[in-house]
Amino acid sequence: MQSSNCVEGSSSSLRKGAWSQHEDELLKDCVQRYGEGKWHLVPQRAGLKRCRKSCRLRWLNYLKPNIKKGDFSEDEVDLMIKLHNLLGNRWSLIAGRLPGRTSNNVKNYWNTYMRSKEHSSKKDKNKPKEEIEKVEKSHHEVIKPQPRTFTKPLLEVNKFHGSNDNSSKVTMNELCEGESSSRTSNWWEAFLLDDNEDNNHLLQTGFWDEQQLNMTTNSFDFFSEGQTWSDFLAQF
DNA sequence: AACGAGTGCAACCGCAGGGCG
DNA sequence: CCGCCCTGCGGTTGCACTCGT
Repeated sequence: MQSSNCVEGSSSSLRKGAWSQHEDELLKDCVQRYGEGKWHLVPQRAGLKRCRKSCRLRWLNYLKPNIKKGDFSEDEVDLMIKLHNLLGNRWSLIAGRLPGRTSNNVKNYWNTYMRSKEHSSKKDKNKPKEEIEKVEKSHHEVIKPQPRTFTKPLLEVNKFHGSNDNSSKVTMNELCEGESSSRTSNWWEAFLLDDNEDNNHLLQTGFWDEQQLNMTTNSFDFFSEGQTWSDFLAQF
């Protein structure tokens, strides 16, 4: 799939490497004027000799407002570890739960963190190898959300109980796009938090297929009675 | 002061998946 | 249904900076 790479077109004319301040300004102006998205148009609009992927990455990881730079706080690290236990290397999802942090940010930090951890565990020669492996293994039993297509009304259970209109489809990925909608932004968190009849409704309407049901009830005991999301995370 | 090793982070690459004609 | 195009993600690379010798 060559078109998605920065090799597109006459690659020789495309700039690579570190961004200059001038390029940053051009990109900022462009995004402010035309908004985010349509990245294939951005290089042309901004007058940049950069591929669209490079533009997008620069904006998302560096130029976008509200991006937090600097060290991760203890709370952030704590949450990151818990989320990583839960989600695995889903950096974008993890970053979505850490305000102001980008997936690249999180990924880089994690790699660094893991490297230092690995370093220290190697130092810990008293621990038997098997024990270390056991611990590591248990930390990598990861819940991977399955991409799934389902009906909008299913999600809007508060408004549309019992609706059978399957005309408009919405995907899991859409739901994971945090900023698009407050209703759906924290769908999984909300779902897990709400031990109420709406969730029962989702179960009854087949929102979870058998495999997922098995996952939630057997290998992944989400909440005991009265347990909150914070309580749940605190288990890790 | 010089140099090599280690570290952090920005940027790149390849791929998967969704939308649309 | 199929193929093309676009977007976004995760893994990897490369470079600049720091630190120890």
